[in-house]
Order: sequence, then structure tokens, then C-alpha cells
Amino acid sequence: MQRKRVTLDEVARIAGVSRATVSLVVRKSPLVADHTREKVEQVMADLDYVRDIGAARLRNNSSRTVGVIVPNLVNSFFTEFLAGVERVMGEDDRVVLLANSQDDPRRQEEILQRFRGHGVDGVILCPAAGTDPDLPARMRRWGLPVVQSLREIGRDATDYAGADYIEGVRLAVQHLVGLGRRRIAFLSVSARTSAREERLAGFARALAETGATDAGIVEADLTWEGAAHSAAEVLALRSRPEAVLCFNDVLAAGLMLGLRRAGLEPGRDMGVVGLDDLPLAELTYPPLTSVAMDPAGIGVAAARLLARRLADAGAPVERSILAPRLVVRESSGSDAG
Amino acid sequence: MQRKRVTLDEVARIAGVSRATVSLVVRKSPLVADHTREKVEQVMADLDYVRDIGAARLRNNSSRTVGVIVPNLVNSFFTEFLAGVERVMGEDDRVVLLANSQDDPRRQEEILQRFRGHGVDGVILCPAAGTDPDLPARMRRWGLPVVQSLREIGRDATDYAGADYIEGVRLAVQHLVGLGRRRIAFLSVSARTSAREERLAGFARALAETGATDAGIVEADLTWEGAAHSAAEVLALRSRPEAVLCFNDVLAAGLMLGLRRAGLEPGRDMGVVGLDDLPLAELTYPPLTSVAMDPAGIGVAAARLLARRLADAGAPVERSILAPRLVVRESSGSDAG
DNA sequence: CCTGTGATTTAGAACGATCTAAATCCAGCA
DNA sequence: TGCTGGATTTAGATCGTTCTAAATCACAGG
Repeated sequence: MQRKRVTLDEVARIAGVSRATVSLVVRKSPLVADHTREKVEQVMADLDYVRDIGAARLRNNSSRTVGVIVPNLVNSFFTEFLAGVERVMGEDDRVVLLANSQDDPRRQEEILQRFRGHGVDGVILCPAAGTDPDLPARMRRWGLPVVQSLREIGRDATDYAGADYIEGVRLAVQHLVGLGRRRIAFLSVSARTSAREERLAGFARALAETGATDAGIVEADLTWEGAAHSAAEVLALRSRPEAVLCFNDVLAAGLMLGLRRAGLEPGRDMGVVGLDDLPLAELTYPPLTSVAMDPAGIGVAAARLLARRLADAGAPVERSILAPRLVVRESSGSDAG
Repeated sequence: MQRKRVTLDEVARIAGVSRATVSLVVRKSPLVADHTREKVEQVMADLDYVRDIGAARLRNNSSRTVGVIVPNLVNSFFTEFLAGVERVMGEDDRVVLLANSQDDPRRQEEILQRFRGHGVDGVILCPAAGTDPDLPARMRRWGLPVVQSLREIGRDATDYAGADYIEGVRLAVQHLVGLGRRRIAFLSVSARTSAREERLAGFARALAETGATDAGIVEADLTWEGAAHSAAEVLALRSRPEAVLCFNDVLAAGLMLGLRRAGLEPGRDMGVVGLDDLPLAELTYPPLTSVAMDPAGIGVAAARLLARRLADAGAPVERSILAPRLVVRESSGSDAG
């Protein structure tokens, strides 16, 4: 059923040149004479020739394929990230192999093996929570270039693209303190990742800098339902917080729902700030104050880092950290309030 | 720099058997004797052998790779769809090549050529608006199996997985009419796709069935900002609608924002119903009544259809249409109101 | 001890490209 | 004419796997 492929050989035969010459034309080598090139290109167009990249890779070791592993696909943060990666790779005539680790290191391992089997040129990895710290070293042993992104295992083990979470948290805390809300709680997630640690560290540091008080740290599942349920826990904290800073916008939106169910008005009775500034932030009620992390930009940066590493395997390890930006809406409460 | 691959040959040499035998072991053929199999498997594990799927495909024509083309990645509808596809493919030890057409037929064409070059076994396509109706036929000529999903070019040209949009719209209209809201407007998108046509057709049919009146059709960009702006247009319709049915939840959320800006209370002053039931629907204020289309389930169905077609190229064309489910929240207004 | 049979194993040719090294072409010059 | 050198072109090996067809093995039966 499968129609037989048009091969270099056929093109060569019909164009009356050798296979090697056609190969040179395909690769746009300057070695071929103009009239030959034109003739060959004409034939390729006529026959609808499509170069078999797998066969090419077998010989020259470049599949123009990169793998991307994200821990989930429902949080639009990762999706926008992915869109950024995909755009750059597409421009560069590369193709993205996508896989979802579901934040499970075992699945992640299987995926990596599959990627190896497919001969990917490199991988952009957002490591699953609980990933073996040895992974970057193993990948190096495999000869598989990798860029970590959004999260990180073993600092400086590989190139890395992310946002400055610490600064992001600082912006949020400063904003709240500026509004007069000094008792601040943090709504965190349970999955242990570098992103979590950084945000928590940033929280502690920002409290110290601004002199605000730590009203406590509450953990929730990374779903809006989980966050909604945690509202009770937040309200039961020894010293009732004046504001809650949330690990991300999904949690923040869920928390606001939970607060409202408890009869409170987010923004007025309790300041709520998210992190990430997903499109969602604008649509909640009240609109959510958040810190934009530009996931698409991070994706672009990660893709560029990988492209650079593929071009030069020996380049020094590089980190690309994007600056966050505070987006004030209504959920943090107004100055007057 | 790139570590040399461990090949079948090496494994064979060390295990003291032939390349062919190792190949049989890799493919779990029942032809090899148990003690041989064990010996070879041991060596493979020791050497960390990874089979080169590209080389395999070159010989046997199965890359265990499928391409997926979606028109965008920011709408979480497509992401959940993708997650469903990815899950099934992963279980089946296949890998997903992802690409984003940005609803541009030219980009889509480039992507398809790239996929062809990579030797994908098949494609799951959500055709870009404005795709040449001839595309399915061309793909057939290429010998490239395809399943269309979510949208469709040329009914019955290929396998198709989607939701019953017409029924979904009917559910929504019936619900609104049941609440006593009989003058209903439709907030649509501008991009011409089969999804749009179906929903519009469903709207007309549902109006006829229920005896509700068509308050008009308004078009917006497929962004929440666009929908927010269109609120004015909705309010200016000759006969002011009692409810608005929206092409999807993103538009519905934006519309509610626009209505509130105009001083109206969605749900009370104007019923709003979305389609798709994204996670977002629960987080808007008021929570959005919507029709669940189960995008992940559609993704699963699409993947299964493709797997089936790959197993049997001659199978009859099949359509897999999921039933929608109305999810009543508050934005449609209460019975009492 | 030879032969037939089913169970295993294998040599060697594919697959479709790229690479290397060498061949051929062609003008310019002695 | 014959030689030289740069510009083009090419033959043939090669990448890592699978396929085909045939070889080999082990053992039962005669």
C-alpha cells in the first residue's frame, strides 16, 4: 500500500547525473555547477522527491530532531514554553519530539531511552520531581547534549534556561508590603523541584529584606481543587495572613475560589498574588495580580542554548535567566483598601 | 565528542553469536533458543545497547513515530487533546513529533514535508483554517496515513475523531431555554473551520427545535480580549439577547469580562454558556456553564484510530464521535432568576 | 551410521543517504 | 600539442538494522 519512496538514485538516473551529485544539490553545496543544479532541482520537483532524513542521519549523525520532556501538558505554563521551543526549532528546520513525563522519573527514563533510540541530536529537559541527581552525568556519558529548563538538577551540570524565580517572589512580596499587607503566607506545592526550592528561598529572603512576617507555609496539590481546599488551612494559620503568595496562578485561582466559598472577598479581605501570569490570570475574579515569567521566552532561550551546544559541543556551560515582571491587577488589594 | 554508538555487531561479537541472532533477540522473536536469548540480553544490558530505530526503519519501514499537527498550543483544549494522543502513543512505544501550524496552511504544508522526510508512520492532523480540500487526497498519494481530528477537511476522506458539536450546542440551547432564556445570541470566531460550521449549524437547528429566537451572531478573534471587546457588539444587537452561547470557553470568559466592564452581571443580567469545559471554566466568576467535549478522550480516540490504520491500511474509514456533556455552573443564570 | 525433520542460527544483500578519494573536464599557457 | 590546476563529477564504501534464503544442529527412526 505504502507508495515507494522516490530516492536519490531515481532522481540521479532521470537527471542523468550521479547519486553523489544529487546529494550535493540536496545539501546546497556550492560545488555543483549552476546548470547542473537547476536541472537536478527541476527533476526533484517533478518527482516530488523528499529526502530521507533517517537515512542521512545514519551516515552523517544529525537527525535534525530534538526531544523535549515536560512534566505535564495541562498547565499552560509548559504549553507556552513548548510553543516557544517549537517555534525556534521550526525556524531552524528541526523537528520536536514531544514527551510528557508526568513528573515520574521512571517514565522520564523510558522516554530518554526512546529518544536515544530515535537518534535525537539533543534534549531539552524539564526534569521530573525526584530525578536522580546523576542524570546529567549519565546523559553526558551517552554523548547526548541536554539543556535543562524551568527546573534544574545539579546546578551548572548543563546549560539551563529559566526565569529568576527569586526576584519574581521578591517583586510580589515588595508589592504586598507596599500595599500595607505585612503578614504573608506562602501556598506551595508538594512536588520537590528546584522551582519550588527557589521560590521558597526567595520568599524567605524577601521577608527578611522587607521586614514582613512569615504567616506560614501551606502545601497543596498542584490543581485548583487542591488549592481551593487549602483555603481552610490558610485561614486557620496561627496568625491570620493579610495576603497569600502562591506558587503559581493555578493555585492562586483555586485559592481565591476557596476563599470566596468561605465567605471572604479575595483582594479586599485577603490579598492574593500568583506567579507565572498565565492568560488565566486576567479571567479570574477578581483579576489576579501575578508575576510574569514569560514561558514562551524561556522556551526560545532553551532552544537557542541547545542549538548553540549542538553547533559547539565544547562551549562553556551557559545559563539564560529571564527577568520577571510584576503585573498588578486587583487580587492583591488596592492601596486604599 | 559524540560517544560512538553500541551496535548490533558489537553485541553479537561479544555474545559470540551473529548479528542476525541479536536482531532477533531485539525484536523478541520466538525463534531464538532461551539460553541464547538470555546470554544476548545480558550482553546488551552490560553494554547499554540502544537500538537505532532510524536504521531499523530504513530497512523495514516502520519508524514508530507519528506526527501531530495542531493549529495552536495556547488553547488548553488542544493541549489536553495532545496529552491524550501522547499517552496512547507512549503506551504503544511510539513517539510523537509535534508541530504547530499556527492555523496557517503554508506552515502546515512545510511541516508535512518535514514529517515525510522524517519518515513518520502516520499523521494526526487538525487541519489549519483554509487548508486545501485536496490535502487528504494528496496525502493518500504520498502513502501517508492520516487521521483528522477536531476539525475536518472533506468529510469521510479519512478517519476522524471529534466530539458531537451539534449535540453539544443543542444541550446548551436546551438548557438556556429551560431557564427561560429564549432570545439567544451566538458568539463565534472568524477562522473558518469545520468546527465553526458545525457549531453554527447546531445552533440554527437547536433554535428551530426549541422554538427559541436567534438574537444574532457576533464574531470575535479567538482570544479573550477579542471576546471582551465584542461585549459591546452583543449588547447592541437589535433584540437584546437574554443569553449568549459562545464558540468556546476562552471566548465565554472574555465575554463575561466585557459584560462586567459594561456594568452587567453575567449569569444574572445575561446568561453565558461556553463550549469545551476547559479547567478555566471553574475558575471564572461566576463559574462558567459549559459543555464538556473531553479533548483528552478525543486525543485517545484519534491515536487509536491511527494505530488501527497503521495495522491495517485497508480498513474502512471510521469516525469516532464522542458525546458531549452539559456542565451547569452559574453563568447561565438560575432557574429562579 | 545415514537420513529426515524441526529448531536455530547465519551470511550477505538490501534500505537511502553521505563521505572519501579519485576521476574527468576544460581552459589557459608554454 | 601536452601539461597544469581549478572546477565538477563520480564510484564505491559505509552507517546500523532487517530480510531472505540457506546453512547448521540435534535427535529420532530405520
